[in-house]
Amino acid sequence: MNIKLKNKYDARVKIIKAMAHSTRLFIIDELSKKEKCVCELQKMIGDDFSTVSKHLTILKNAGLVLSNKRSNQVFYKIDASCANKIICCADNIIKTKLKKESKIAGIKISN
Amino acid sequence: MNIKLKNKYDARVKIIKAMAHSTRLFIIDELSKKEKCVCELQKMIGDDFSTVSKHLTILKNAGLVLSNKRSNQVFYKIDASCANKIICCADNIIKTKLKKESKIAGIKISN
DNA sequence: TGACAATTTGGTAAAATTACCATATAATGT
DNA sequence: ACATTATATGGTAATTTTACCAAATTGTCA
Repeated sequence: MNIKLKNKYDARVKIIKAMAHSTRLFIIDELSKKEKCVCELQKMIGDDFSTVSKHLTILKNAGLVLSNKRSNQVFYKIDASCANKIICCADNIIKTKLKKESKIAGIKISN
Repeated sequence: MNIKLKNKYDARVKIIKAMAHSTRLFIIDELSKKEKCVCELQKMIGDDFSTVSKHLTILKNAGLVLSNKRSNQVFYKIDASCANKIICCADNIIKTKLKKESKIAGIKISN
């Protein structure tokens, strides 16, 4: 693979890797609804503050969220609405796979 | 986070993680064009046969590709056209980020 | 049947990711 | 200035991922 092509894939990987964690997918879902401070997210997630902060940094570096400091709190919000599309695509793949598997097992699944 | 919600995110993570590798993104691109055997992909990628085979297994388990054995070769093809949409979304995010960064630097970028 | 080609699987060392703790930084209120 | 609150950063052990080699499996062909 040539360098240019490799770089293209690496850039894509960075975005996709940023989403490849259940906590970060949760954060994306929550921030899609409404901007939130680290504090609020930490309460919902239950992990250590530093862990949540690091997840947010990863999302920010990937260009998926934006941060905004107000007083002594940092508020995060979704930057790329496209993130939701990616999740939606993943859900479609999951549904398709499930349907196929249930077809094999002879079970019907509701939409 | 409750169990049910955690499971939902884990299912999504499985799909997204399957795509979170430059070699696997390359494979998705190639298989989107045309079905190919492991042999052909291995030649293009240059990694060990076993490495390529393992990447294909990951994609298959995630429901992104299908395999079909003919004679002593295994042909793989894209199962979820949605995978391309995910890549497209990633590209949009990359482009947006690049535009924003060049705006800051005062450089114009063509579409 | 035996040799060969294509692919997968098992084992393993190296690299990357993750989560916690401790510490640092920044803003606010006393 | 000092204590407090909110967040980020550095260090590190545990876990996961990756890539290679060797060996097993499957199908073809002589």
